[in-house]
Amino acid sequence: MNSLAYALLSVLTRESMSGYDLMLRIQPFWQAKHSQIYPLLSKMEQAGYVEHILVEQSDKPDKKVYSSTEAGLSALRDWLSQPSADLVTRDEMLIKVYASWLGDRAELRRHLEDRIVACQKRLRHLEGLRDKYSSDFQADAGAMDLLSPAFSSYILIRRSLQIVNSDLEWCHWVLELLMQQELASGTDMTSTT
Amino acid sequence: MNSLAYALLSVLTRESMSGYDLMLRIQPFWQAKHSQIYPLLSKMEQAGYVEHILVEQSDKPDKKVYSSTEAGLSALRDWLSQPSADLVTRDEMLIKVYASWLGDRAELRRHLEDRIVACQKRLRHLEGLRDKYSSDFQADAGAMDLLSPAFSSYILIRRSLQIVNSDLEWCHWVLELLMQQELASGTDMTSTT
DNA sequence: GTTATCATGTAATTGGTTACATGATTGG
DNA sequence: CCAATCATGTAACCAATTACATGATAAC
Repeated sequence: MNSLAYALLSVLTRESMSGYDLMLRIQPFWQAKHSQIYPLLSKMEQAGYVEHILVEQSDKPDKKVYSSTEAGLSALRDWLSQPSADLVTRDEMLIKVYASWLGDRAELRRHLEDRIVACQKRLRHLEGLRDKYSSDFQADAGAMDLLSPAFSSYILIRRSLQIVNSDLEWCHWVLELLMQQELASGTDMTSTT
Repeated sequence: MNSLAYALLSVLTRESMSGYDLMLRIQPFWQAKHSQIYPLLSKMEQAGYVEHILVEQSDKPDKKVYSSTEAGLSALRDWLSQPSADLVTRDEMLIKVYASWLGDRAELRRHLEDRIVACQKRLRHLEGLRDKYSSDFQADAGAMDLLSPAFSSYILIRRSLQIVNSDLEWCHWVLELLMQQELASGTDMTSTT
């Protein structure tokens, strides 16, 4: 049982779903491929934390719909009381930024622009999630029940949006510094693109 | 050659240092233990990207001081021109927050407070780095050479500080929502601590 | 005396990605 | 006709952590 297993349980205690749907649901908050999720679900089922029923579909392939068991719920509750591992970030682009003085301005700008595109895509996705669940998130957050699934989702999505927005903010800040110096130096850097 | 290898090269093209020092230097931006770094440096040396000399010390254990070779520099330059892998974050606490509705307010608050402490520690460390290199970071960022090691370090540290501060901001926001409801409901949640 | 820092390494294990494999349906 | 989505799985490999191992010196 690793963090991913508990992440899967966290979803399944709210709603039963297939491994495929779990993957899609978890992606924005914990990156995991199907090749990691399917064997893990099998192991969790063997351990008695989840169970599945086969749902046959005519238009789409059949699927296994997983649910959390009582044992799964109590394992999750135990895990919740444990202290958390430190946050881990692996941002290859930041390493490239650190070494960017070896290259040229156009290269650095390209990395920043790529990141901006990726952020915007993620932003649209998160805003979609926010809007999808906005009916659960009452207008007045102060009046919301703070120990409800809706509130937990709400603060999680807020956090994710905040992270993406701060990434965008930083990219634009660096881009502006780059543009300013390009103008000041009078060289036409656009030709290098 | 993985991301970590290029991260090591990025440091070594600026300054020669031991595996131990590389570990300390890289930690804030790319988590890696010594047990991953030492074997990797050996592999990189075999591949001709780095080389080392043995420096004997009387007060401390002897060390191997690594430097980047020409081949290492050009490998790094090639890597810089490649598109970056997506940002990966693994934040166990966020999963716990998502499942926090299964627990109680005190538990959620404890997680947030633990994170705040961790952030403050990291903040102090990053501010230390910023101050240490502040002489390189001229007061007027606009006048700084944008393709210098100093500028690259400057924007990297700015980004790291921004990330920590936004984390802190979010934690305090959630904590305040929690406190408000505790007051409103009139229950004395502090007794659960 | 015990803990922390400096300094290096290996071995075992877990975590995670890439590639291989299949197959239906829908939209462009 | 080709790509994308849905849906599941395995095998091989790479990345990363934990544990094992050593040993000096300095601070508390």
